[in-house]
Amino acid sequence: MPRVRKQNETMSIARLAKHLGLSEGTVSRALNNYPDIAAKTVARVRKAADELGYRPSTTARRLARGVVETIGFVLPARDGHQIDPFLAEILDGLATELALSDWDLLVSAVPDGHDEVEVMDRLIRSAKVGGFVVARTKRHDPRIDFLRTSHIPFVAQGRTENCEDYAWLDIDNEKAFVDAVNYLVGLGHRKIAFLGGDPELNYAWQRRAGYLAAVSANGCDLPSGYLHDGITNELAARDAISEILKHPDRPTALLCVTDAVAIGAMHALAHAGIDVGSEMSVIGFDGLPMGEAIHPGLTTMSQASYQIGREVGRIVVSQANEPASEFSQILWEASLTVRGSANPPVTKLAENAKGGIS
Amino acid sequence: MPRVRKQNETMSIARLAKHLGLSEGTVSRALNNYPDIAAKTVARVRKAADELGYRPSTTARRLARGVVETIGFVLPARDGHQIDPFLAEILDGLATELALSDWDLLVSAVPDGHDEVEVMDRLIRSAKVGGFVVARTKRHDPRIDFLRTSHIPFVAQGRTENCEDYAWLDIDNEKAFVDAVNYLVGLGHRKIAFLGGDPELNYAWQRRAGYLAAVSANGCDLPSGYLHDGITNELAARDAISEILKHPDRPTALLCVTDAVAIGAMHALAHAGIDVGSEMSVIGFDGLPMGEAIHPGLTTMSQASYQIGREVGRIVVSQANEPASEFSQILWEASLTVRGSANPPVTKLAENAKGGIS
DNA sequence: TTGTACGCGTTATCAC
DNA sequence: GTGATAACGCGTACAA
Repeated sequence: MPRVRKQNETMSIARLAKHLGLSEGTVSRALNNYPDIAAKTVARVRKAADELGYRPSTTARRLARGVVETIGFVLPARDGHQIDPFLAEILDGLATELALSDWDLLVSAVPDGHDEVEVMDRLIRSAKVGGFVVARTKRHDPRIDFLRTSHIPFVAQGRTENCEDYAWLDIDNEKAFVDAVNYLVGLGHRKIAFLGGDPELNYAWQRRAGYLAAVSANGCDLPSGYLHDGITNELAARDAISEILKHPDRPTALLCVTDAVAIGAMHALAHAGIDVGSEMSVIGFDGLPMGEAIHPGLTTMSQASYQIGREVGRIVVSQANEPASEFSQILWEASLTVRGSANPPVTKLAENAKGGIS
Repeated sequence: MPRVRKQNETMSIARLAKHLGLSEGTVSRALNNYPDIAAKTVARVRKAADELGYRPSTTARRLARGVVETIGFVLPARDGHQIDPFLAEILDGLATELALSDWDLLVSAVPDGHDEVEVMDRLIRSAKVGGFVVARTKRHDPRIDFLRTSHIPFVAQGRTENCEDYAWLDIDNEKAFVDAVNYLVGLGHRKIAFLGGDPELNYAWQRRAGYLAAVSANGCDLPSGYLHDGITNELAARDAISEILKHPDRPTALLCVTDAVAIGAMHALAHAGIDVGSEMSVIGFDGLPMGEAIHPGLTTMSQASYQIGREVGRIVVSQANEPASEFSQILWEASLTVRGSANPPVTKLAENAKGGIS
C-alpha cells in the first residue's frame, strides 16, 4: 500500500465533503449545477467551498472527464533573434479571450533540431492540449496538413492555398495591397516598387499578388528591378534599396510587405540622403505603434492584431464546444492609416505648385 | 458502472501492457528507468512504445505523482494597447528553455475587473501550475508578497526593494545608467536630462537612481526641469521634450528609461527641428532591434532579453527540482551599444574642430 | 525480475 | 435527494 505521498493541506473534495457531513458525489453535483440536489444543500455546499477556498483540481477533473481545456500555441521557429511584434499582439488577445472562457493557453517553443509538427504531435499525444491555434501560415503548410488528420479543433490565423475544410481568420491581404497601390496612384504615383517577404508565407504571397494586380490594373510601369522578394530583415531591405536607387527609372513610391521592412527601408533611404515622404513615398503593413514614433510617421495598412487574437480564441473554443458546427472562415479588412511617409511625388508637387497642396 | 466515456484509440499503458503480455506496472517501470527491470525487457517495451506511438497521459501522470510540471506566466495588464517587446523576448526565451526541460508554459492574461494576484491564486489552487515567473517587478510588488506565502517555486525577472528571500534575475539598472552618464560626460556633455518611467516599477526607479548618482558624482548641473518621471508613452515623451526644449539652460543630452521612450523622444525632437546626434544626444535602454532601423541609430544600453528568459526558466525549473537549494540571485550587466544618436555636444565639437573628431 | 493492488481527485451511474 | 462505488491512466510499495 503506497504511503500517502503528499498529504497536502489543499482543500480536496473529500475534505470538503467530510467537513459538510455529505458524500463526495453530492458535493460534486452541488457544485456542478446538477438538478437533483436540494437548493439549500447547494447553497450550503457553495458557501463552505467558498469559505474554505476549495478549487477542484484541474488534473483530476481532466482525468475524470477526459477533456483538456487548453489551447496550444507553438511559437514559430525564430529565424533571426527577434520575435514578431505582430505575433506578440495576437498572443495577448488570444490569452485574454481564453482567460474569459476559462480555457488555458499553453505556449511552446520549438527546440533546435525539432520541427513544429513534431512538437504539436507530442502536445496532442501526451494530452496536454485539446486544441490549437496556428499563426503565420505558409501557402502549403505542413502544420495544417497535420492538424487536419488529428481530429482536434484548431484555427489558423491566415489561410493556406487550400483552405476549404478548416477554420481560419485572415486579413484580406490582396485587397489591402490593391488599396495601397490605388492610394499611391491617387496621389499621382506611377512608378511603384515593392519589397516583398518570404513568398512561402501566404500573407507575403497575397500581398505580392495584390500589388501585381493593382499595378497592372492601373497601367503602371513594372520594369524589372521594381519587385523584390525575400526581404525579411533590415540588411536585405538595405540591399534592395541600394539597387532600387540605382535603377535607371527610379520609382517614386515603395510598398513594403511589413512595417518592419518599411522602417528598415526608411532608414536605408535616409542614410542614402533620400527624403522619405517627398522624394520617395513609403507604405507599410501592420500598424505597429512604432510606425507612429518614427520620423516621418509611417503610412501603413493597419490590422487589429489584438482583436485578431481574441477572435481566433473565440472561434477555437466555440469549435471545441460544438464540434459538429461549420468551420468559421472569416476575412477581415485592413484599413489605411495615413501618416507622413506617403505624399504626392515631388515632380507632381512641382506641377501643382499653385494648387492647394501645402 | 460508468460507461467508458471515451474509448479513444489512444494508446494507454493498459493497452500497451496487454500487447506485450506484461503487467502495467512492469511497463511503467521499464519506461521510467527503474533499475529492477531486465535490460532486454526494457528494450522490448521501449520498442513497442515507440512503434505504437505511446505517450503517457500527462494528466494521469500528474495525478499519480502529485506534481505539475508547468510554469505560469501572467501577462501584465496592458496599460495601453501594445505589448512590451522586451516581454515578448523574455517569453520566447522562457518557452525555449522550458521546452528543453520538458516543462510547460502556461500564459494567462488578466481579464478586466480582476487583478494579477487573483489570477495567480486561481492558477495555483486549481493546480494548473507548479511554479511561476514574474516579470516587470514593482518596488513593492503584491505578486511577490503573495508568492512568498504560496510555497511554490518562483523566479522574478527584476527585484523588488526587499529581495533577500526569493530567487531573482535582474539587470544592474543603476550601474547601467551610471555608465551611460559617464559615457555622455566622456563625450563632453555636462547638461544631461532624463526621461524616466513609472517610478513604481523597480527598473525605472533603479535607472533613475543611477542617473541621479552619476550626475551628482560628475558634478553636472541638475536644474529643475531636467528630470521627468512617468514617461510611458509617446505622447508623454512629446510633452516632456517640448518642456525640455523651452528650458532656459537647454540640455545637450537626453537619457531615456527605455528604447521606446527614446524613439518617441527622437521623433518629437526631429519634429521640433532639432538634429538628433548633434544638437541633442539621446541614449536609450533595451537594445531593441528597432533602434538599429531608425535614423540615426539609437545608442542604447542593451540587455539580452532572450537570454534573460532562458536563464529565468532554468532557475525556476532547478528550484522546483531541488526545493532545498539556495535562492539564485543573479545580477547581469547591460552593455553599451554605440550607434549614431549620441555624440559630443555641438559646442564642444566646434571647440575641438581641429582635433580628430570627425 | 516481475506481478498485484492501491491511491491520486473527480465525475457518472446506480441503488437506496 | 443522497450515498456508495467504479472508472479515468499512471506510479509505486510490497509481495511473489
